[in-house]
Amino acid sequence: MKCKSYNLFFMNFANKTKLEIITLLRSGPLNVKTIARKIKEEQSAVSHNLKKLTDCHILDVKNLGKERVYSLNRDTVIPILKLVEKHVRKNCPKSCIKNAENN
Amino acid sequence: MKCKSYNLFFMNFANKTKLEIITLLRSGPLNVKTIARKIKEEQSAVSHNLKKLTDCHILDVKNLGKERVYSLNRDTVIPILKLVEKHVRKNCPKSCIKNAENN
DNA sequence: TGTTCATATGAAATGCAAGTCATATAACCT
DNA sequence: AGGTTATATGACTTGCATTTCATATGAACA
Repeated sequence: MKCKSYNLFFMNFANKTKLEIITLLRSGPLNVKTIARKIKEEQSAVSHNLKKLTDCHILDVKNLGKERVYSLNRDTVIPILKLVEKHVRKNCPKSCIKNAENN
Repeated sequence: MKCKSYNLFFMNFANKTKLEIITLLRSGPLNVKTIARKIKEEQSAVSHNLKKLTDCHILDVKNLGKERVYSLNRDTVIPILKLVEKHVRKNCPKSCIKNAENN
């Protein structure tokens, strides 16, 4: 069962680890190990998160030998992030924007 | 401190109650009591949720006598919801769309 | 086939957001 | 001022997502 509900979809953006993964993949596809190293999280934690992200089609996967390469569903994700960035710029004081970017 | 981070923003969409409030206010502003009645939640629970929604400027408030009337920040919210609806339509099997709509 | 590397999975522990309950505040009216 | 209605707030509890840890799967290659 995939994309059970909208709140399940948004849950993938409402969490530090997942959001870091999304942000990271914004600049290109990566395998699991690299993602884990870059965001400093355990491999298994990353895998669990990646599962949920792919379940909702926020990420795509491709097998490459023994690696699995994850990539962003840019069609959906980029526009959403841009909307939120715009929202924050418009509605939130400078200090908050800074905080957001440091996550 | 408002909009501390992006995941805080998305948290407002990643929860049944908040999402119901957002959906409800899509068709116009309402006071707290009415919201609580319509979504069948306790008034205090609704108030707690409304606070977070306004903190992130997803909702606006106006005082009207002893009532407080909450309204949607349509500029941000409507486009985001439309993007997600499109995403679900495109990526998720029919059964899932149904599930999503029943939440 | 056995070994290594890469990743996934399941169950149990942890953490934290959300809900609950009681109470406070605040506006309006008599 | 006192009463009533509307909403907010704080502390406590609960529910559930997330992490952790141990282990399984699976691909490549000798």
